[in-house]
Amino acid sequence: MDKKPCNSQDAEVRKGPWTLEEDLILINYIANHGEGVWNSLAKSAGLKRTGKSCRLRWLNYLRPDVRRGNITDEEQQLIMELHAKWGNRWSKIAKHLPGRTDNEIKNFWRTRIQKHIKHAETFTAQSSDQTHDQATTSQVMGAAHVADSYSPPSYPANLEAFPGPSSAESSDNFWTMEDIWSMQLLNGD
DNA sequence: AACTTGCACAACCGCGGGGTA
DNA sequence: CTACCCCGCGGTTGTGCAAGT
Repeated sequence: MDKKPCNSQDAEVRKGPWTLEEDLILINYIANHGEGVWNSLAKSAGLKRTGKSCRLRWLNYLRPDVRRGNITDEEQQLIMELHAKWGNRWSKIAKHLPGRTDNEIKNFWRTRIQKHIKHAETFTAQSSDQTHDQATTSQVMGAAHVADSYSPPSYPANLEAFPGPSSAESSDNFWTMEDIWSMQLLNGD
């Protein structure tokens, strides 16, 4: 396992948010050379990032086929069904949602679905009196790590009504992926 | 108008598995 | 057979933005 970074140039490694320039370098490099060994790719491209970081950036954000924002109702349903089946196997779930990344699905689940499940569970617990004190606790706990302990159709009905992706992806503050790709086309080749 | 709180997303970290020398 | 390296996964944290008070 890679407990020890075999690289002695740790001081050189950049962390934190990616800059437009770094994105362009990575896109450009992959466009010309394709994906390869990430560590050497990072070095060859002249990026002061770990291969790991490059891979993550590429897979979750820069890949041309990645779809961002606006998770549809169908996708929500699918995510819920697959999660019921497999638990937190995000990458496995992501494979069934073309263009979606495991990270995005994971975030979506944590920030929205899980929250609604918890709320629903709490509401149910409250309305059903305190007769099942222990039971309610375990239910909530079950919702927390739904891994393999709950049954598929057990999602609260009011989940359907939850406010979908209301933010119509207004996150393009600076530049969109289209911009980047057109830039790299101008830049590269 | 300023401050506080909550939400959503991007990125990092640690761990485990598989492949190769 | 063992050790090392790289990849991929899942969990967690940090940051920016928006809404509410």
